[in-house]
Amino acid sequence: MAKVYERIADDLRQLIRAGELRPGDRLPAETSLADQYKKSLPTVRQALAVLQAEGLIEKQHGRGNFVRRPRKLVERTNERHQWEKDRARESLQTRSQTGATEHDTGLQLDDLVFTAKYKEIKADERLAKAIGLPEGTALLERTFRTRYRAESAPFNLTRSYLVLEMIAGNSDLLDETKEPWPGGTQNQLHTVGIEVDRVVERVTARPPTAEEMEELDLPPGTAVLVLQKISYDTNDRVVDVADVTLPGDRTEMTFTTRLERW
Amino acid sequence: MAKVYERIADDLRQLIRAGELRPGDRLPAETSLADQYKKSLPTVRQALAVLQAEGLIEKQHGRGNFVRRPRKLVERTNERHQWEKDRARESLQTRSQTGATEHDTGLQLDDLVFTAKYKEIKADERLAKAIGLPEGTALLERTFRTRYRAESAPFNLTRSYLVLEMIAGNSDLLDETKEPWPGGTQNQLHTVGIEVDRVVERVTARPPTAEEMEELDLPPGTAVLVLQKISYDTNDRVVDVADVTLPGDRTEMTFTTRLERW
DNA sequence: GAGTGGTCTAGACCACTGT
DNA sequence: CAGTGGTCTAGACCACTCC
Repeated sequence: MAKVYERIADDLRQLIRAGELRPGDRLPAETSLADQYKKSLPTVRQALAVLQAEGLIEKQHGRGNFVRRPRKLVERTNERHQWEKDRARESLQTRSQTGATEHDTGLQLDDLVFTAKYKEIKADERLAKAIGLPEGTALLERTFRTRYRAESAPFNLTRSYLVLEMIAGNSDLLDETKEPWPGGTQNQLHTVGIEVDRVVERVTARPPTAEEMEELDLPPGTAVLVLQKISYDTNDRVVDVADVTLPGDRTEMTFTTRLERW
Repeated sequence: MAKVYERIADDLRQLIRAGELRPGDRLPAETSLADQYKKSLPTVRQALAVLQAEGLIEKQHGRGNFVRRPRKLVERTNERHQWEKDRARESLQTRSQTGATEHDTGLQLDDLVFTAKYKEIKADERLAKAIGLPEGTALLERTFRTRYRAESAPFNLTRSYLVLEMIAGNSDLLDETKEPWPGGTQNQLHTVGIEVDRVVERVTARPPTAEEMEELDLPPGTAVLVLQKISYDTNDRVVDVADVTLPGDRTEMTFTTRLERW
């Protein structure tokens, strides 16, 4: 009485969970599954689509259907913020050695490819609300992308927004060719006298949009982590708003909360 | 030359993004879309499946396809940990008033339905590693579920693991009927002399499993946030490991990181 | 070229929703 | 009952991978 495609999906799911089909293994060809279950090909394909949506299998055109392997994770911690703050007042030489992403991933600068694009915009409603300034406020939108040199797709998409008036004191901050800036955003802000006091990060998860699937090279059956990071300075002003999109199957974020002692 | 179903999906996606089809609106019937595009019904359905996987539309059997409405969010902050710690030494009366979830959501105790189930188990490899004790260590597994009284599906699934030996001093802690425990886990640990020093939370995102879709009543085209929360006491021992599954379309987590002043 | 998955068609019949 | 989406079939033809 159960739907045929669900029964087939359940069957295969169980084989995978029991370890009879292991990560990387090829599933039987769709035609042979159709024979085996005495069902039509489209029905079998529907069952496989369910498993694909769950992230259990991966379809490879012309090769077969494969049990998906877990991805190597990119770590991202909230201790990077304090680390970056400590660096912000260090010498240029120290700052040039590694950035926050290398700190998280344990990689060298050379392993990563970083691109930046700057653009001046006016705050829309959403940004105005996040920053706490009126709509239309002049902002600098900075689009960042980071990827492993060895891989073709970036592992994060970041758009950061600074208030133009706050950073007017240092024209270098408007120059995208100065990226990657040694010491990162906290050092950039430091050059115009801004000290970051706290960072608030909002996290949600959702399926990727078509564009994100394209740009992050995400297969169907994955999710993205969406992070909005707001930095406040010591006067409680919002000094940076960043929207970060991270592939869920490659990212693990760690947040440490230290509690006051009794 | 683009694939037909992608072209149809792009078309409809654009209508939705442009606001010509607004949240809650019904899309044209599948048969009428097939007529309109002069394509077969299965092709149209394939296009709609793409939009469903992106979380843009919702299929309702016998009614139609609808533009998905954004869900009401459940908030969860990391400041709840300090808040809960402060409460842990308060009077029973104070502790009974509200819990951390109510603190996050701003709701009253009566608005929420809470269920708990306890079970003694042996640590498997994953848990042993998380806790830093040998495999086979006796643990108390506590399964929690929280939902709005008005809704049928819970908005989180939590499994928490305590080391039995650590909590042996208070037999009430083995009694699931004492849940919801006023003051929560931090008070429970306090009764056996344990002070939580810090909480480390690891966050990833993935599509829901079949079981999670069932239990959290998730439609296709949503993701789950998976949170592993590890509590350390002042002696650096792991005193609680909790696995929390949260529906991505209903949850927003906020983490605040305070930085040392210059 | 053999094997595999991807796209698309045409149509039958079932199940659910609303009037 | 009419209208809608859900399941399933049978088969044609295309596109990719690998030998």
